[in-house]
Amino acid sequence: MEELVERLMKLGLKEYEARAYASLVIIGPAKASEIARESGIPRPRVYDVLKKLHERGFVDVSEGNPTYFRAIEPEKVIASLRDEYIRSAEEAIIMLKSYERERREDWLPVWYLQGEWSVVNRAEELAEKTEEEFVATFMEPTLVLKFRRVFERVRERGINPKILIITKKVFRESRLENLGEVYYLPISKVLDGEPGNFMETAARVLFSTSGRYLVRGILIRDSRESLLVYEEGGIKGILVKIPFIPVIEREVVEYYLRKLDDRSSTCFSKT
Amino acid sequence: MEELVERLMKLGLKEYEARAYASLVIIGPAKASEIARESGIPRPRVYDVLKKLHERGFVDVSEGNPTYFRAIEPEKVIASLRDEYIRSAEEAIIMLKSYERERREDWLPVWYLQGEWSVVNRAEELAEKTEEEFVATFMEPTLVLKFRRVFERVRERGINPKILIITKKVFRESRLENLGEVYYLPISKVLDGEPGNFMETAARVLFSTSGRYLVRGILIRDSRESLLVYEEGGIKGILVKIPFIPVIEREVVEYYLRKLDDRSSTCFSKT
DNA sequence: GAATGTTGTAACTAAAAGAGTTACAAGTTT
DNA sequence: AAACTTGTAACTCTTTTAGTTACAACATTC
Repeated sequence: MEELVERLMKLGLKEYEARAYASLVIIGPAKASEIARESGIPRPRVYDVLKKLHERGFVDVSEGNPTYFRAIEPEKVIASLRDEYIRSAEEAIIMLKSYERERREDWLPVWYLQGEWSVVNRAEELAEKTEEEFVATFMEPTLVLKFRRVFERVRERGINPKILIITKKVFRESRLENLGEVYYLPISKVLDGEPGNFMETAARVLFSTSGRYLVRGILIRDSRESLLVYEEGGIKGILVKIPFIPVIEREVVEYYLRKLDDRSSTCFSKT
Repeated sequence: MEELVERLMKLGLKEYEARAYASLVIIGPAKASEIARESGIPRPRVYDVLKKLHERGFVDVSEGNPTYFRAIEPEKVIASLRDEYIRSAEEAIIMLKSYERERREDWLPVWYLQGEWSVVNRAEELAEKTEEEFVATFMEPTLVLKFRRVFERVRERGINPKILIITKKVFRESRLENLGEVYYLPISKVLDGEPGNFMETAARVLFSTSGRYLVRGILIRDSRESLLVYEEGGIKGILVKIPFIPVIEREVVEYYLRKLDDRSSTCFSKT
């Protein structure tokens, strides 16, 4: 029941409204005192709550002494709520789009992104601005799939993305074969260099599988902009345009791509 | 702007959240003070509001002094809100349906219905219970169309609904020809009898076009249950199962149907 | 028909959420 | 150094929603 009430509240009902409606659906036509018992709403409040539900067309009323109430079929009620929400959503989009001013190019060097579509969305923007080179690396399987369109965009611009994948699972499940040069380097080989080396240190930071921030992937365009995708609670991202960091990030990835060539490591596909 | 804020609030945003997001969409990437100016939110509050919007993935943040903010594209944000709402709605329906107990047959003699689908819905239930006869009359054009399915249901049961229509406009626009015996009697002829007659008095009440309650139609099944559809603010209805009122209501309608036959009044279609 | 319980209503209080304010330290610009 | 801007914390005021109390009208029981 609690869970049901929560769901209904997500749809915009107040707690008492949700309880009363849910109870009525469950027990069928009933009088106020029965609803109060079933729902836990204080009996005197049942009346005004049901009045409101009646006004909104969620329940029918049979006046008398006692007065009885009856829930309208859930499909109908919820469907109408949903339809109205969808309509409002469409209107909101149209209005926002129409008010939107010419976007001044954003010149800020670091952006914190939050939420999966925010990150994927920015990655696509990155792809669309690519002029010469697009390098990426991924450490997590499910996430890679969400970035398919990013690589498609890069290809549309006539550029072949280079994608380094760190775990076998990611590689197998990514299905990116025809989207660019896709390489697979096992995590063990990534971490087998002498610890003093800068690149090795960087790798240990980037590819570590524990700690508060878990790096899930990096995308770099033209050594000028990079998007670091990490997880902390949800998916987050840091977009960096400082003309230095992306160069280093690219070099780290390239270092491992070379490592892979040198040792003629597993290279599953190459377009 | 106010209207835009309202729309966003309907989607579940708080006022400040709506203002801040709308402003950001309108003016593009901006710092807190600019957002405060555009939105009317007190500047100190802009920070915590935007923090929340960032957490929900509605804006990106570029930390610094000053910190800048940027709205995620409205299509993406709103679409994701909408999708989540739809998901919740579906879950709610499923849960409600699964908890729903066996409906004890409702034995109550009078029900007050509110809202169009509540009324139409009950009318359909009425149709499904019809055993011998279904009589209806309508005084309003737009509404009739909403009851099409009701008459279809009656026909599915092998019964021909009799439908009396009072205004020419209703008749022309109703497109019910093949759904039953549809008759047209102009309002002038309805009201031309001697005022003393009971039926004439009844008609004056039912078919009056002014006053607080406007009767829009009546549906009667088997002279045992009737649904009076009227307007007062929105569409409302009274379902009556008292084994007397429906008989009278039916007689009133039949009286006019006979009147129509006697005077060989306009009878557009008859199946 | 007195006693007991139920129903409908009004008017309350308490708690929570949200809007709007004040004060201030730290940083930035002139 | 003075004047302004920025970020933060802790407020108050208002509205909304949850939960309480009191009671008259009605109905039921014995």
